[in-house]
Amino acid sequence: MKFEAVTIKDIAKALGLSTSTVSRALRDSYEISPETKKLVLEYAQNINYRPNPIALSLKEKRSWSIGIIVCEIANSFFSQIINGIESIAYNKGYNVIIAQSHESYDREVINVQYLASRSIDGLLVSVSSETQDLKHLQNLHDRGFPIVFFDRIVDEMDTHKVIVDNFKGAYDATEHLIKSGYKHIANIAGSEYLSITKERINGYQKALTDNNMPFNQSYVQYCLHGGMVYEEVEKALNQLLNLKKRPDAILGCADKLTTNCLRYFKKRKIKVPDDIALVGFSNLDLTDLLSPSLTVVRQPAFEMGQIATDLLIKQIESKRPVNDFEKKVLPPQLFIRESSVKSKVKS
Amino acid sequence: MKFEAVTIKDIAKALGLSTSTVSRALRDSYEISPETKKLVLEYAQNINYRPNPIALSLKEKRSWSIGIIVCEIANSFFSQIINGIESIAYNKGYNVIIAQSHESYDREVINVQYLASRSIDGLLVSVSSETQDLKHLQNLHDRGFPIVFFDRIVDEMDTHKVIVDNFKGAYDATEHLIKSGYKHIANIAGSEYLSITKERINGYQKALTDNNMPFNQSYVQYCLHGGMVYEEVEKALNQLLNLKKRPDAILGCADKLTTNCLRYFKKRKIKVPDDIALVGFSNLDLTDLLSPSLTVVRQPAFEMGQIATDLLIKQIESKRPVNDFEKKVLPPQLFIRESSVKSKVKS
DNA sequence: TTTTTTTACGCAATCGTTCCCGGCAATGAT
DNA sequence: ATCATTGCCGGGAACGATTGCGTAAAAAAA
Repeated sequence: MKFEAVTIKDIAKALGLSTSTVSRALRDSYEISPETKKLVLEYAQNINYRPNPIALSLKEKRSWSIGIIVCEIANSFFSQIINGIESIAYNKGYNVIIAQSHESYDREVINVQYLASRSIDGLLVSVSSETQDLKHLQNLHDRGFPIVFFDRIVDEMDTHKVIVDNFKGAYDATEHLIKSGYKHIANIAGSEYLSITKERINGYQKALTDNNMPFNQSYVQYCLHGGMVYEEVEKALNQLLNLKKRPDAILGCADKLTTNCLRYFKKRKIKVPDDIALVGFSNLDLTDLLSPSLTVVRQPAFEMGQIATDLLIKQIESKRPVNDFEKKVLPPQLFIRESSVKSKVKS
Repeated sequence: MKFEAVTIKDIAKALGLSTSTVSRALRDSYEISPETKKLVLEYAQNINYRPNPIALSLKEKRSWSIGIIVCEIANSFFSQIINGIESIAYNKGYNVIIAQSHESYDREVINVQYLASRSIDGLLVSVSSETQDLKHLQNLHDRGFPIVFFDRIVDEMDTHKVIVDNFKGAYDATEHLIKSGYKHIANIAGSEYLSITKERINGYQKALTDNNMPFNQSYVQYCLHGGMVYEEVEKALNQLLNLKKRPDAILGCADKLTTNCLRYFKKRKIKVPDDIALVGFSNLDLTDLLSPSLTVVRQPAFEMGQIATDLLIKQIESKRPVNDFEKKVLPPQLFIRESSVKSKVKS
């Protein structure tokens, strides 16, 4: 069942004009007389003519659409980012095509190739937690294809990048725990391949050493899928809680890691923060409504999306190849709530 | 900065063949000799040739992409639906283009027209809470353009539709409240223009009358933006709590309505369920972690997305115009948790 | 050897739009 | 009256790929 749209040719035929004249009339060219313009414009209006963007794309060699690759859109952080992306893109006349990697390297590669072949004008990427090999992106980038990384960036490629200060986020959160009197702070981290994981662990470590506390490698547990599967968080927490010196606080380094920690504690009736404190990175809108309300490091996701899109579109529309790339670092924000504050009864 | 891709013409020139021969060789036509095929295929592989889908779309008059219109992707229900949509679409070789109405009728119209002009092959729509006039969709539908509605459907148009049994969802939730001993059950509903709102109110009302309880119109408060703005929920709850006979239970008829109720109660230190019970429609993954854990009606969002996409693609790929349309109704599920169960201490 | 068939490829139209050229008619300048 | 200018419009190529048709050469049949 095909859907036939009105073309410029239909207008030309109906009005006894040539397609060139109609085209020019529609684009308000000075070469067309006011009467003809009026005629064409009114007729086009009547039959609800819309230029065919596919034909335009073919001619202009650009599709006015940009691709987004994220691990999962059903994740507040990423859906907020996409909101930010969309807000800029639509204003500048671009539409967005979203693809999900579901944290799988293979799906990421397929999506990149698919989007690239779809003649998108640029790509916004946050790599999957499995991604190590960057050939699929490097290849495009080498050929001058505009790519901007956000959140999960890669050092090996020279492109625009937008991130939050993950070091500071983790540092502040850890320091807050220390100041609140916690002595044994463990870290549930995401995939060790990811830039954000490394940065957050570094911030965590620095906060410890700055406060004369030991950094213990066994206090750091990695979750390859960033908490997407509950079981990996469960396993990590089991490990931590079975240590000889059981931690009294946990720093969750990603949205799902944090909430799954809470789920674990709830399941096992471990009281937060009395038995163990919990602080985590999260962009959920209702961490304040959780039980207990969560102390979180929140990232300016919407702004990240906006800035990344701005950079991308600037590169797409640049006349000359872009060679000096920017790395924008946004500040995270720490919201202190119940999950990290010792109740007065105890202590 | 344009990105020049390899074309069939480049291959033809390099190999001293015609474009037709190259095209046929790539499509493995019987008209091409094995040697030529091998030559072309290997060369194409080498220079990483990818057919230009834009050119194909122009010729085939289809883009292998489908449009999605939802109010907001940063909403678990809709992002789960989109996941379902994507899972089917990608398997069948379609990609999806997502547009958000942000509950605005004007943006919905713009998005529909934009997507339609982008030569998408079909449209999956959940209308905005403001939408009453359907010209923008009716127009497309009349011209044979495939449209499938999900969740927020419209009765006026004869198309495929996928919904959950909203009546049952509301009925079950209300009945559960009644069985739990609540006597004055109020309803925080979404926009009164929406099909789901009417169905849910009907379910709520039926459960009341079936149990010999009065239905009181002043116990129903509508929120035009479906709880997207906290203030409208605040206003609605203020109204309800100031009634002479203050309700002892609330049924929230949408995700954000429900969570914003909880936020309101928390702000005002109103205890749930002791002061007032709360049950709501929600697809959040962590309603079990809220304080108190929420009794919710959960919808099979992922499946809805899958079914809607199946129907749409079937219609797109149908040779003849489709005239008998299906309406699939999926069962909701009630999860009973703390927010609707009277604590034993009281009562 | 001649005729027919088969093999293997090229030409050109097509999709919808833009834009470079070329040209006709009316106007103005000489 | 003649020439240059301007206004207004049409023809046709181009974007990348597919495909019906035509055809030269090779192979097979006569």
